[in-house]
Amino acid sequence: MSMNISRHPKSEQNIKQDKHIACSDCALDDICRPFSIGDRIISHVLDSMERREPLAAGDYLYRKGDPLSSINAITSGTLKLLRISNTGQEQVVGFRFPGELVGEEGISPGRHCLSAVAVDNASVCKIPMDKLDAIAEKIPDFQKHLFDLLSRQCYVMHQQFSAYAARNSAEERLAAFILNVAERHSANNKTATEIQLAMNRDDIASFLGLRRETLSRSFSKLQKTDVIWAKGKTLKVLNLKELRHLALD
Amino acid sequence: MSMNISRHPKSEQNIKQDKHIACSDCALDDICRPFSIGDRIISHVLDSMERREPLAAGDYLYRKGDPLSSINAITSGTLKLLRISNTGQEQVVGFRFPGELVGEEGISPGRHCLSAVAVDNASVCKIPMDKLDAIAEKIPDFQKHLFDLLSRQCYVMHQQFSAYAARNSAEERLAAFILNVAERHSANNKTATEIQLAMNRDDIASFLGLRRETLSRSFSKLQKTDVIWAKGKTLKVLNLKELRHLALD
DNA sequence: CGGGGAATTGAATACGTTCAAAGGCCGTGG
DNA sequence: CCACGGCCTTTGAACGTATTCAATTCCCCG
Repeated sequence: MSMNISRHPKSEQNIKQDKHIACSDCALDDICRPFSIGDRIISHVLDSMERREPLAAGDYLYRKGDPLSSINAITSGTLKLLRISNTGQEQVVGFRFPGELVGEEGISPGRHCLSAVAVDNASVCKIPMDKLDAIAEKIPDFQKHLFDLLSRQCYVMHQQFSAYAARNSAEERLAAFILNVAERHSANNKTATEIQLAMNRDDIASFLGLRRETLSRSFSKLQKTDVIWAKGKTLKVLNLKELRHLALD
Repeated sequence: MSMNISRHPKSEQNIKQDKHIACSDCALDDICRPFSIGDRIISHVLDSMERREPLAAGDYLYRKGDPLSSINAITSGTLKLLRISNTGQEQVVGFRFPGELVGEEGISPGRHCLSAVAVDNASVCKIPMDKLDAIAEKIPDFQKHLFDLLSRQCYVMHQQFSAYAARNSAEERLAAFILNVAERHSANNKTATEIQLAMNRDDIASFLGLRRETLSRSFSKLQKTDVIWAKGKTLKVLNLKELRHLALD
């Protein structure tokens, strides 16, 4: 389903244009699931929200150490989460797609423990932390909704961990990754079969804990066996069943 | 996979005894951090809580698929979280120690996606989901507190992921694990140097995505270099600095 | 059309796995 | 109290897979 969400044909102008569009006018509103609590009350929330903030590829949404000023929901594009080790090494610890939260890992410490970088052109909605209470007052379900989102994020992390931390083979890891991305790109419960990746191979390799060469070989293998078709950043799932099987799901 | 699920050390009596002790009488109250919001209001919370539920080693707190009826905080003992793959394979995806939450990953789906098993004799406090609102009304900070806990859990998961998913060497993984456990066993911000592990090597190996033999070799290496001292389930950190260095923290 | 980064492919190496066996710990029973 | 047995843990050697370093191809952008 790929939706044209993550495709950004040279649209710098567009990005500038929609800087302060109301979400109700936004074509992407329906995928801004996290805060789509109900048609009526959305606007209340939105009044308190900072409208969609555009990010160019490579822009930081926040950096490790920044005070956490808002919770963010992605409305378009892809972000990667980076962990910076003491030695200064960067490691990709996650990707975030439209409709998902970003920055929730810093709520408790009140300070971001990771950095978030736009992989391609992207935009996010920000809910300022200091307005959370006000919003919650207006919308009783809001807090519960956020709560659910956080919980879901916990589950996603568990899944991530079990899928990649287990010392599976490189091929299995890649299969799990593709499956995961496909599911997160799914529309109305149908796993996406054609995906436009925003990140490059190095990002994926870092995320999966593999060398770029190993990742590349794994891509080749999955192609030779007709499980996927991949060319650059375009990806098609040819054999979902086999993909699931490989991913040990 | 071994799992001593079916072993039930002769402590049924002990377990029965403390079944309904008030938390204020509980020696472990001070480590029940998650819900120790303040001396005054704890009791209000506790009135709505199911008191400490005892678990013998091998007992399930919940199983994958169970409806989520409560959020749990560990007051003593160690639990392991198991992921059950479609093929029936069990994989340890986490350990939980006193003062930590268990079961939060199921809040959003409303159903447990993992299984939780006591590794040794343990006890947990349960907060019934259907009483969450009532508690939150009495204690304004409560919801925020839970929120923080969830957020922290997210961060912990990110850490876990980056520490273990990155294809570090087995030795580095083990170092990261020991460091993590030591920090979670820390009292007033001092990393613990002597730890009594509850889980066996197989559990750790499963968690780290290593074979038991590889894990054993890594333990041996860390001992030969005087980074740790380990005998059975007793563990001492001899060189914290070097441990951190190995863990790439 | 050409330059340069990204991605892929190819061989030698290193590390974790596998299969096998031995050692150590602890509870049970004599 | 000691001996036995079972299970957990450790060690050893051959193997397989990911890594490393190097070279080539592909593709985007000027």
